[in-house]
Amino acid sequence: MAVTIRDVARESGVHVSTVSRTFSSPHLVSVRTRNRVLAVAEGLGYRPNRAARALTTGRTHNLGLIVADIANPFFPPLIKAAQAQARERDYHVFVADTDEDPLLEQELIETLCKQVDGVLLCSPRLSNRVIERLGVQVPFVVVNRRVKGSATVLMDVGQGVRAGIAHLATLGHRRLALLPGPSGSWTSEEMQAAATAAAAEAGVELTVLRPAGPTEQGGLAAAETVAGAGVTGVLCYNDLVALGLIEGLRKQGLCVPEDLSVIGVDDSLPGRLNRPKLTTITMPTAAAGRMAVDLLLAAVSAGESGIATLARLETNLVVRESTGARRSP
Amino acid sequence: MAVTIRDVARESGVHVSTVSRTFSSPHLVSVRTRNRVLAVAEGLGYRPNRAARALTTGRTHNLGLIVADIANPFFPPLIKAAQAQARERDYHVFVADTDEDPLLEQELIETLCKQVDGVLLCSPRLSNRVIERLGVQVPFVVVNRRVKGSATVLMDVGQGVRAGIAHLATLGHRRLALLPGPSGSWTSEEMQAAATAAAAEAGVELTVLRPAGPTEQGGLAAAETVAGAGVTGVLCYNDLVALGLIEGLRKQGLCVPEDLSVIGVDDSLPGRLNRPKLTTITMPTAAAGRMAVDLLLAAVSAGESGIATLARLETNLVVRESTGARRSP
DNA sequence: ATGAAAGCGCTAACAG
DNA sequence: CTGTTAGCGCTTTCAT
Repeated sequence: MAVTIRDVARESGVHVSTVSRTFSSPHLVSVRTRNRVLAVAEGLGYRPNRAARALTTGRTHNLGLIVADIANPFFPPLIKAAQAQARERDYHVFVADTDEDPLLEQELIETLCKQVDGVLLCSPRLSNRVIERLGVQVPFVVVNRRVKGSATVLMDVGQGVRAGIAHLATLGHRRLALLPGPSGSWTSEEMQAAATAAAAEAGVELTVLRPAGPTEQGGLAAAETVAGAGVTGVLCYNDLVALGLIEGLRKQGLCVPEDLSVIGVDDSLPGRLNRPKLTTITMPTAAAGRMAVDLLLAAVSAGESGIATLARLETNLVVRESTGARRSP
Repeated sequence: MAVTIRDVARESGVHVSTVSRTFSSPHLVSVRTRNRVLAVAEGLGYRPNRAARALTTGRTHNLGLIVADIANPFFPPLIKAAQAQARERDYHVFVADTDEDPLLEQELIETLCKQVDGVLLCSPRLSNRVIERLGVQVPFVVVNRRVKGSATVLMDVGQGVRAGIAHLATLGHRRLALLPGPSGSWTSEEMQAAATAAAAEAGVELTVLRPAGPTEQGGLAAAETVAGAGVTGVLCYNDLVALGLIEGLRKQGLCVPEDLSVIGVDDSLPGRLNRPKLTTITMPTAAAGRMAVDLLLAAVSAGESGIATLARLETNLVVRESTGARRSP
């Protein structure tokens, strides 16, 4: 076993509680003793066992961060921002991937619960009912979903989507398609509502074509349907779908942006590297990660009494190369 | 506080130790009692506190996974595979991102240490010396680096690199460039050695041009130098660098693969989505993740006595669209 | 098969 | 300022 508080106590000739205090409330220990203890601890390579500490304090100083798919380029910036923010508050973040599986998501939350002080749920696939039930066990902050009783960080896709639809209309496109995301997704619902409203306002037609999945495969597979739908502008659930779609359209002999204009969502790395560079809606993922951690930490220290805050973050359209003026038909 | 073992014991009229046994060694409990306890636990929503269990057993059933940069598309598949494999062995994986910072890496390891049974170090930036010292505290498995005393999973880039150089030589390229990675990187050293040897064998010239960083920015910034070096074939440290380079070359008026052939490493999503599709060297990341977990778990149960295993995984060249026959000069 | 008791590493009153 | 004592939730002998 590793070196414990007792080893340090023996070695420095003080009681364990003094050693404990040296680390958890240094001001309660005389400078001389503190320095001696610190020196001995250093020499022995002692590091407090946070798990054991958690048993008495009830604070693990860990946060859980649950995402549907780490491989989705949407998440890494959020994760990094959350980790950095947490670190500044002397917290650690444990990331877990649910593989888009609600059951696994629930299981992960339940096991993680006891090892963390709070859980950050990003774009959950779980039903609100289940989340609310789990919420009594541990504070939650939910990103991109409204859940009763939990603090929430929302990225206002509607805003960007409206801008996107207007952009397409301005370019002369009269028949548009929307490729939405998974049915459980709040973001997808928002997109759909905003797109429908914006299309109506701009007086353009909007068809909803649900792809098989929120990935490039989904977009790729949807290309044929899109090509046959007679639309010239497409708004996709995310960059991956848009990229897959562009690839699929190319196979159909259709060029972007010459034949069709395509807009993605996320402003992800693949989208920026793509050729044509993807016109996309930026999601404030880093800001969301930081904000979520702050809200979570607030909820943790507030305990039961916390009021569920709601943060709403802006999204924006970034016009790059995958959209252009309508040429045909 | 949440429901504990004591609540279950009281409610079901047995001693806590019986409840404990029901969960940790069910065969030691009579079927009747077990069922009753299980029913009560279920009703109360009891879940054993793994952290508390760890205090007595010395096993947290957690694994730490440390990566330099989650946003690097190389890591997610490895992380996912590791998580899945660990889950099957009733282990959980906590992922942490070091932001390419050795100091942060060390700090993370030290805090993680006590909360996990083993640590998976992926492409570490820390010096071997430090890793070896830390290794006495907790079992390590290191991916893509040879460290004394720790099990190691190596991806044999050399293999793929040799194939890549041969491929370029066969296409008629006589003057090649290598854009290596960060100096601390084992993979990069291996690449360099293999590329040099393969170039010599094929009788082609090889220039080493170190980019500013292992990212698309690094590749982008290196484009000018590459364009001026008079080479027609380039092998990059990873797909990101390759993608950035292609982008930068385009700005110089140079086309890939018409003017230069470019090979990446990783077979990442952006590379597959790019146009031209990137010729690349596949890294067996998923296999490495699974293998690393298996080795780590073996090391954990073996304790001190474990012999440091070494696993070597194959890499392969995948020819796509970013390489072609030499045309000029 | 079950209960009793000790203890994992640490913190938190309570004395002194 | 420091030592004493009890206990966090759980497992693990040792009895019975």
